[in-house]
Amino acid sequence: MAEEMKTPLSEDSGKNFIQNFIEEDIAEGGTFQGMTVHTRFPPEPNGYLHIGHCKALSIDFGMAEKFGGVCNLRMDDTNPTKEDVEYVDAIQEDIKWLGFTWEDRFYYASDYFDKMYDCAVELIRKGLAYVCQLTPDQMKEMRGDLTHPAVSPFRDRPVEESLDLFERMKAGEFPNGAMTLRAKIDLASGNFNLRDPAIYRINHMVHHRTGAKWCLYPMYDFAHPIEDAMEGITHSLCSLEFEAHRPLYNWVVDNCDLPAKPRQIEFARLGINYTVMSKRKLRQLVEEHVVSGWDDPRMPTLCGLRRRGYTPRSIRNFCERIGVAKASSTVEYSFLEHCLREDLNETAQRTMAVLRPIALTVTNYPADKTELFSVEKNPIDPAAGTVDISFSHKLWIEADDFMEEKVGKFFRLFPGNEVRLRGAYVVKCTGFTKDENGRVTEVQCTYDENSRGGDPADGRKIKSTIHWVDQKTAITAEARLYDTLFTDPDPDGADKNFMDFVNPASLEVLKDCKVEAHLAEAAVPANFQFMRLGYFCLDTDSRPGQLVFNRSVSLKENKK
RNA sequence: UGGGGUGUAGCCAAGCGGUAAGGCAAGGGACUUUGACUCCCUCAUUCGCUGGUUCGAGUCCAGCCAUCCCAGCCA
Repeated sequence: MAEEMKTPLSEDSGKNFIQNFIEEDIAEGGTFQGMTVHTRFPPEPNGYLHIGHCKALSIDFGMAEKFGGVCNLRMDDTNPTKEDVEYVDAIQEDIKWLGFTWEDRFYYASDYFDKMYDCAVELIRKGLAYVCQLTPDQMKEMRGDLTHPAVSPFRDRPVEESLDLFERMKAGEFPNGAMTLRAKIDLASGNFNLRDPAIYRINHMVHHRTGAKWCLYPMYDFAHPIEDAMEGITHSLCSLEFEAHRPLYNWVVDNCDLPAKPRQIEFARLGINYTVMSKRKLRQLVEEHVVSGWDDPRMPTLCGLRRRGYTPRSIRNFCERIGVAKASSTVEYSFLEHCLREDLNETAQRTMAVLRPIALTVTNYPADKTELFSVEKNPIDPAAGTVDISFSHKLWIEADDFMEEKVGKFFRLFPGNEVRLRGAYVVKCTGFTKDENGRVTEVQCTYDENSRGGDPADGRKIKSTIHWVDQKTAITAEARLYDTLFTDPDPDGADKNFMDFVNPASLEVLKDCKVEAHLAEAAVPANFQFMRLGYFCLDTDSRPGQLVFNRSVSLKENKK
């Protein structure tokens, strides 16, 4: 089960338009049609949940909570050709990880197949539905266009005939595509969804839950309002593309004998720049091995974000802070990163490591001596405790922390400059050696023995602090540095293949990283920050002897 | 060309007839044993455009423009 959510990272934002609608709905009496607010999150079990689903989750569960109501989890499994139990389990795992709880309110659309069938029969009896024998192609041809109405030669089929055919459809007498059950609404409607939409189609397919019981399945537009009503949902929150379906939703609610009259409210779905949010495209990335799987840390799936180091709290906070509105929007990726950094800054253990090592030799430190320094794990949270780090005359430091000559506002190590080795001593660069290729292989320095712990005895200011690792105790590890995939840079370029924009530098593997010994020990935290190198997440692939890290978010670099 | 939506800063987003919240990004400064974090400061004379109503309009009305969704037996 998900860990208890900590206190919110930011204040509750103002009311959104959905809240206002619900408040209006319950203005009199404090309830909606005598019921407390009840929502649902209804994923189709045909894929993995991604960050876009988190927004919906946040709204569905969040709205119910704000009004003292509850939210159901429902698998919308009305199309067996696309669905699989594998996803049913994965979806529940991901939602639990995020920290939303549905308690015992877990349902399937397929729970209501009998009720839906009864509703359909009732509609036929009322003259509001009929069996249509147009083929899919014919139906498409006869749908009309923007200014011409649709045509349906079977519209006036007698009720008894439709009843008979519908029953035989259910009995399996006809092949897929032979006929549909259509709602008799308005063939001339400007809203195509009302031009006698199909509400049942034949599909001889074994369903992951109902098996071979059914060979005809209800369409979304017919099934969804019934599912909602059966569960006593008061507010059915969905994304904008269903706006034009609302009249049909209401038609079903009004014309079927249902225990409740839920209300559908639509909101804009989440878009994040540079981020692929289409299930089809995500599948393509997996199938063409651009990424290692649905849980590749570069994927915007929940399982991918988890491996990337995103915390449940940061994702939930992000979803709350982006707001809810009807204007389609594209949130900047930097905002998601900000939310993660905000959380990690409070919780991530600090540690030292060197990704691109060069040797640092402290020439005036005894070669056979080793000292232990105690360093805080988290400077803003003393309760996190300390860790002992060994120090000796040969160390590893980050290649970027040394320059042969000072350039611009560089104030770390260069000949003649003093710098603090975090938690240990102040050192002064005295020289460096290069190999035959002109590459710096070692930097020499002397330490100030009166600066134990990093504070010079004479109180002089040290401009910069760098991180280091003791060569005697360092563990060599492999690090994977993931960056964004940078796909979909141009949403308007509909003709362009988004694969052309995959960032080839989105994964960098560094094999010779040097990390502190204690990192190889048992109790390594899931998230931690290497000093000045960014926040990392210990990959679930990691195993003893071979540490593997994912960089989740870079620290902000000063551009001066 | 029919129907349904949406236009407030680079990106989200409040605002509900009384004189444009907040966050992200960006820029400047202070602080700092992470060039991080934290803390200050700056960042819309104007709300897609044009008219109208009003003492007063981002909010109401009209017209226009832009943009998104809908013609699956997908959800």
